Amino acid sequence: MAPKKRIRGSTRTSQSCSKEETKTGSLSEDSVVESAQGVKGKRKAVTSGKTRKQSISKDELHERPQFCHWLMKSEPESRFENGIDVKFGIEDLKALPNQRGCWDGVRNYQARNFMRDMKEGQQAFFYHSNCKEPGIAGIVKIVKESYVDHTQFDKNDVHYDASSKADNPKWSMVDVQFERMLKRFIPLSEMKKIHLEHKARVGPLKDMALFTRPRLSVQPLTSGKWRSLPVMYTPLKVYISVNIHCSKKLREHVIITV
DNA sequence: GCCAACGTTGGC
DNA sequence: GCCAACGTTGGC
Repeated sequence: MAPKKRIRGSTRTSQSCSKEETKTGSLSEDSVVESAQGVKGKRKAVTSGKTRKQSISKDELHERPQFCHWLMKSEPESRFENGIDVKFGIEDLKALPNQRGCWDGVRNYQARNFMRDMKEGQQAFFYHSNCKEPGIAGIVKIVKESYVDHTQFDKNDVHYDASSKADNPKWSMVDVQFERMLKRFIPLSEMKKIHLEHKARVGPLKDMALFTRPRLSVQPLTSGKWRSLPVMYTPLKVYISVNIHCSKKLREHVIITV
C-alpha cells in the first residue's frame, strides 16, 4: 500500500512496533567516531582501532554526547535493487500522507545507532545521494523515536536480513516528517569546495562526517554545522564570518531568511 | 583479537 | 561503469 522510500536503505509508511532499548556505539561531539562497543552479535561493528584512521578513546567509549541535529541520506533518482525501485527523494516524502514516513532499510550499525539516539522533535537535513546533483535539499523532523524496522523480517523486501531474529531484532528505524525545503539546494560540490579552501582545518565543515565518513547514511551534526550550513551557502555568499561574528539575533535572522 | 578477503557505498 | 574507501565476515 505505501510508497517506497530509500535511505542507504529504504522505507515505507508504517505504524508502530515496540521501541528498542539497546543502545550501542559511541561518538564524540565534533567528530564522528566509529561505534565500537556493544553491537550484539558475534563480532564488533568495527575492526581494530589501530588499523583505522580514527581510533576510539576510553572516554569516547563511555560517553555518549548528545547530538541535536542530523543529516539523513536518501536517493532521489530511480535505482532498482532486486527489481524494486529504491528511489525516495524529499519530494516523495512530501507526497506521503501527512508528509510523513518511516526511515527503514538502514543496515549499518553506526547509522542505526545514531537513529537510536534521535529524539522526537529534532531536525535533520534531507540529503540527496547517488544522483546527478548530490546535496542537501531540505529539512525534516523526527516524529517518532526508534523502533523495530519491520523490513528486516520481510523476505520480499530489499533489506530483508535473514540473520535478524524476531526476539532480538537487529535494525531500527525512526519516522520523519517533511518540514521545509531549503531556500537554496546546497550541493555537495560547494560544501567540498569550502572544505578544501579551508584545507579541512578550520571552519564549520571541519570534521563533517559527510567528508570523514562519506558512506555513513545517517550522521549527526553539531549545532554549529547545523546553523552555519545554510548561512554559508546563501546566494549572497554570506560567509562564515557572519556566523562567527554577528550577534545571535542577527544570526538567527540570517538563518531563517535563507 | 587479528587481519585478509569480500561486499557495499556513493562520488565522479 | 569505475573504483576508492571502508564496513563486515569469518578463519585462524
